[in-house]
Amino acid sequence: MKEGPVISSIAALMGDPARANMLSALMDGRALTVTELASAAGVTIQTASGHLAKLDAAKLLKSERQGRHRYFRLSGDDVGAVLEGLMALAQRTGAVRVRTGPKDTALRHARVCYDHMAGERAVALFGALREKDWIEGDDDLALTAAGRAFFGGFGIGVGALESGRRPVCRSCLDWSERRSHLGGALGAAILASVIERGWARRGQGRVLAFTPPGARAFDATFGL
Amino acid sequence: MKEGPVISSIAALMGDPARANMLSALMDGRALTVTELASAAGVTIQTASGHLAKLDAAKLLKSERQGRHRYFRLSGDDVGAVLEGLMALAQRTGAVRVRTGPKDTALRHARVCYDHMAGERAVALFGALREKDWIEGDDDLALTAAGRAFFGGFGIGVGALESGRRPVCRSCLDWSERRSHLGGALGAAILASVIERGWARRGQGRVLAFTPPGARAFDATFGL
DNA sequence: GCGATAGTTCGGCTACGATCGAAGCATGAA
DNA sequence: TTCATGCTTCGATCGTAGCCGAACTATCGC
Repeated sequence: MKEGPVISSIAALMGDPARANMLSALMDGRALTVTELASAAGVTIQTASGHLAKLDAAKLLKSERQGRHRYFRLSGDDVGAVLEGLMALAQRTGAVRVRTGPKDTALRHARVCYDHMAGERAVALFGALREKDWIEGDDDLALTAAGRAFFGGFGIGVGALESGRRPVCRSCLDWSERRSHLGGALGAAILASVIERGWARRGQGRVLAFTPPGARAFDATFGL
Repeated sequence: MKEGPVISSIAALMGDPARANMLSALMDGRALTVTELASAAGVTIQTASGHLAKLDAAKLLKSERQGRHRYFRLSGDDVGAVLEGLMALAQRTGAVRVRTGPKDTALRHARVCYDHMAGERAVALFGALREKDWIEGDDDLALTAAGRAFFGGFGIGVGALESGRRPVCRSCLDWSERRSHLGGALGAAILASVIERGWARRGQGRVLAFTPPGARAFDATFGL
């Protein structure tokens, strides 16, 4: 077998506290600058620059320059998925202190996972979409004709999503709920729409804060 | 956020080549001794013993003594899931050499994932079980009445499985197929039955070698 | 041109951890 | 008991990798 070195090189990159902090700071899907990531990791900018160069070389991150800034983001949702898996492991093995503060409650209720919704509300949404037969399939999910029509009425053009290379529907394991929620291009479009409509706004970190009327509108729209 | 240290401590454990080799050697679900794991990792026994003590303390492994042997196995399928996720990442980022030898083909066709089946055949089985409405649900899978009857006739008592603490059905992402297959207590029972009936036997490493009549019987039984 | 800000590269320090030899404990066999 | 096997602990060595200060490059605004 000896496939150890292959996975260890990647695990080792995640195994440094500074890099792990950077990666989890990027888990909300936003792109951050070197300076911001250095602050998140608690190291100087030079150190952060070195770490980021390694993560970039290993293709765990992708970067783009804008003027004198350089923005980093996760290279894909599979990176986020592994990070969530590690968090789940940390929870089960008791390596994590269960701080159940108000921020934690907010996080469990609704948060951003890479570029789509996660948490109780996202899991409920996923269940409702299946319930109404708007999506189908076990693992490679697909929109039904009814679902296509519904999202068209909601203002999301499915055709445009399908022209991209990214899968439209993708199930993503939810760290806190231990059930799936919707990722993929459609998941991203839903989150974008929710924010654009003012139903929710991004709070600190990964928290997604729904307004009371926004929450009602969300539930009514998707029949929760 | 600063949840970095939590995940980094676990990732760091997987980030050492020797430990990663041991973990991937354990991915077939078998329990191995210190000596066997030392040989798999290519280190001396003392070194291996130290590594195993760490993995055990972090609850990634569990151990049991039998006479003067000490057997280690993965502490749960969630550990295997993270390892599979890392392999998938390694594949996408190109950190892995794609050796497509005969052994690799066999591995893709059918292999053991912790204690249940994986590979093409397992993914096909999972699809068939859904197709026939023997299992249902999106993420927290459940057996239907028909499925319960079928497995009873097959010789697997579902009632006994349900009395355990382990979930009966659990979907597990397949590393090579990028789709789900069936894990959980039922998945384990199916693999055990397949081996007991002589339909397949465990080859080198994780390979699961079906005999020609065994493959036909398997397909006929599950309607593939 | 100048200064200011953002990021990279270099060099040296430091510390942690992987490794193995050797000795120490258990368990099982004779 | 005595010996052999399987594993653990101790101690010392050695590399590697993280870290920061300092110098360097690039972009922006003036």
